[in-house]
Amino acid sequence: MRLSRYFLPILKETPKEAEIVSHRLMLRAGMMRQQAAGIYSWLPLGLKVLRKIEGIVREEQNRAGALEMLMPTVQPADLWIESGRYDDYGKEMLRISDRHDRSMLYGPTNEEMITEIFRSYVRSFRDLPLNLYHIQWKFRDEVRPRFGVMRGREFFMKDAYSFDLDKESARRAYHRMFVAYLRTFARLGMQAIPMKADSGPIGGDMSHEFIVLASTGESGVFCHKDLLDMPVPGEDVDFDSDLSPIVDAWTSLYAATDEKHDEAAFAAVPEDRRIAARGIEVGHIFYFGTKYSDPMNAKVTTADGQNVPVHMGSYGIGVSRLVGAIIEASHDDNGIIWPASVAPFDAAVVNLKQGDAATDAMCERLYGEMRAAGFDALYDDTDQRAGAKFATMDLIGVPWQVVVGPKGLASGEVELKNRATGERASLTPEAAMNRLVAEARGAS
RNA sequence: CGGGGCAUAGCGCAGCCUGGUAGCGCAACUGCUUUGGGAGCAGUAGGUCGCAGGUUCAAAUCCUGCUGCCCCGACCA
Repeated sequence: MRLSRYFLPILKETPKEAEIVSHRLMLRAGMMRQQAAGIYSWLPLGLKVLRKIEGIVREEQNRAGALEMLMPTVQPADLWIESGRYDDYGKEMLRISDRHDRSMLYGPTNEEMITEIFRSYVRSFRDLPLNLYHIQWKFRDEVRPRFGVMRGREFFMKDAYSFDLDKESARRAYHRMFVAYLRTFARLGMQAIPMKADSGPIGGDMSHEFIVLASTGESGVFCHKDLLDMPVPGEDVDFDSDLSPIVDAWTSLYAATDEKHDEAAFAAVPEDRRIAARGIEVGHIFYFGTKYSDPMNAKVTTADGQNVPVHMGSYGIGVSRLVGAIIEASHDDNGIIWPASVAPFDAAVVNLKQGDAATDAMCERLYGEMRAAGFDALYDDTDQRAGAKFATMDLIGVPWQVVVGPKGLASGEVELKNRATGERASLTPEAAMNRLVAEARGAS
């Protein structure tokens, strides 16, 4: 992408409504624009990141055996009346009427709808287990939206729903999502720690929040330091096998958010292994048994001819929230430091003297080579001053920047800059490209 | 939903107390000079001062009501 043809409305000054760093940086980097409290338009740069995160979430859901579908944003109220939640949900639910005065709502979640779909088609235990998910916009009319996309009213979320014959198979479904989540967050370049969550009387030990550690996080968290070095299951993990050893390893060490913090249990952790930090919830998985299948009559026939309600679980990842969470966890005074897997561009060419024949030619060459090598490359071909260009690249967080100017070219060199470390190296164009390709291969 | 604050050009702000021709910085546009970490000079354009009432000869400014947005708390992916 040539910057001169791109839509990147960078702000030099910080809009006053933005308090936390991810919100400030997303506005300054031209990623999004607020349209109303907690409602945002995603501009090209922001959308690229959102889509990259979405893609990783999707790949890991598919790998774990979940099946993608897509449910609508607007739902009929009938389903919610049937489950008994229409009145319970209160003012957080955006209620609307269609032209026939039928009660509708903008979906805050999809348990009812997925249960309706399930019960219409699935009748036999032979069709289980089943896990259906979608990635869709949702709306919760929060009293006080804040922190930009971290707590918007409209948000983009992956939610998966598992259906099983009994609690034991539901536990296996839960474990599959647990492992999928470990992999997902690791691929997003984050340290996410599963922490035991309260799920009411039904869930028992099957409810976890996945918390990303970030110094600017919204809630205090306490955990065992070894969790930071716990190995994340690789691509070859067999989701048909017994995953409980992995889950057990991750859940045997102390980890709790401040509301569930147990000072005594934490004191039992060796002192040099204790971590008190801050974190952001980016995922939540839980088992809720027959909470919806019972009232909504979602039953299957067992091998011995009984009709029993299915055991369900649901598994959410806040995709749009993750954009903010990643920034909270990875930024510096100059701007965003994207993990390679979600960066809006893989690498950039910075032309320090647009209009200079030799510089232009070298930039075009490197830009072409980057694309040929499979990079999503950004070429700053504008005639801005060098300082402004550097500031923009750092602000939007392009991981690798190749700086080309007449001074360097005079000695046959360009500069390769690493956004995360700030390291700059003067190299021949060939060496710079080789290094880029090698680094990219190592990172993926 | 309790408490607090803000609303003036695309963005950040001053002006309001003490009513009288709406200003500054950045961004934009034009020209010249600059050109390796957010350039300088000169010029141009851009605002029914959130909305509606009221007071007044006169309202951005004073009064009343409304709306929107932000922050703290309670609540939530």
